[in-house]
Amino acid sequence: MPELPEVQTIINGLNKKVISKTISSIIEKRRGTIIFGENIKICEFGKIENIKRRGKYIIIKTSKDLKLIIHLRMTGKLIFEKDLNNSSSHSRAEIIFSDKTKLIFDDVRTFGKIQIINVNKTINSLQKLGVEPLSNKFDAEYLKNEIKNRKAPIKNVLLDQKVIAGLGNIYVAEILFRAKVHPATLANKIKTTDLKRIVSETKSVLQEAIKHNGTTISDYRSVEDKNGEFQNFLRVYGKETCECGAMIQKIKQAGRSTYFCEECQK
DNA sequence: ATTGCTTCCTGAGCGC
DNA sequence: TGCGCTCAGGAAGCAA
Repeated sequence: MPELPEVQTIINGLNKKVISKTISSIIEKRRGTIIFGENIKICEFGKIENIKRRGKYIIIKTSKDLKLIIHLRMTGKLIFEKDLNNSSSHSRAEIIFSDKTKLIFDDVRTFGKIQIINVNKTINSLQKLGVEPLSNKFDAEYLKNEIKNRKAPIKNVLLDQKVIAGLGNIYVAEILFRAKVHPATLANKIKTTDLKRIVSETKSVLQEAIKHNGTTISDYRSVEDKNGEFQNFLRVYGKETCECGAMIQKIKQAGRSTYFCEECQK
């Protein structure tokens, strides 16, 4: 499940591999993978000028004033391939470059999408995104204000992309463990000291994970098709026993597994 | 406005 | 070996 650190690692890889390459064509291998913006007319895709991240979205800008907005959802990957004859088992779309290399969008569960729009347009889901957790705008004051009317469990609220853009199930588990906050605590009941810890642990977990090229539990791979290493540093997600010796609890919240330690997170 | 349920989808892992 | 079941989960869409 690519979350912010995995998406950032992919973008770092793309910046090494595909910047300034000319897109000669984009091939849809499975219907519904590529969505074109309204009234868009494309003669040429142009050259890749820059690649940015917003939340879990990858935004590729080209010299023909187009934006490719890619969301990998759970199992999407972008794999750089030097040989046009090679593909992958779940290739859903392929971006072909004029130098006979390509970028394969591989996605087992087919939830990922590539949207193509004009550079001056945007899409709703991007507009609705909350703050970037690694920016200075994300601080205890922001979080306090965002959650003051939220009665949902803190776990659910941290997963809400409209509040913070880029967190997913694994990193929220790690953040709450490090911040020593019980995931079922109602968001508007959390004390300011705990909010401050949530903010600082969010930043440090994400930074450490980016440093280790993300977390590979099953599907995530970098552009070079390599695993991340942060799974070796997880302290609660997928664990059975806590460092303190207590059993890790596993419950369902918002339809997803939550791992936490009853002793360390009260 | 907010919450939580359902839906999309495929493959892995399990019990029988 | 093979069948059917459950689980994994990001986010849109919907009802309450």
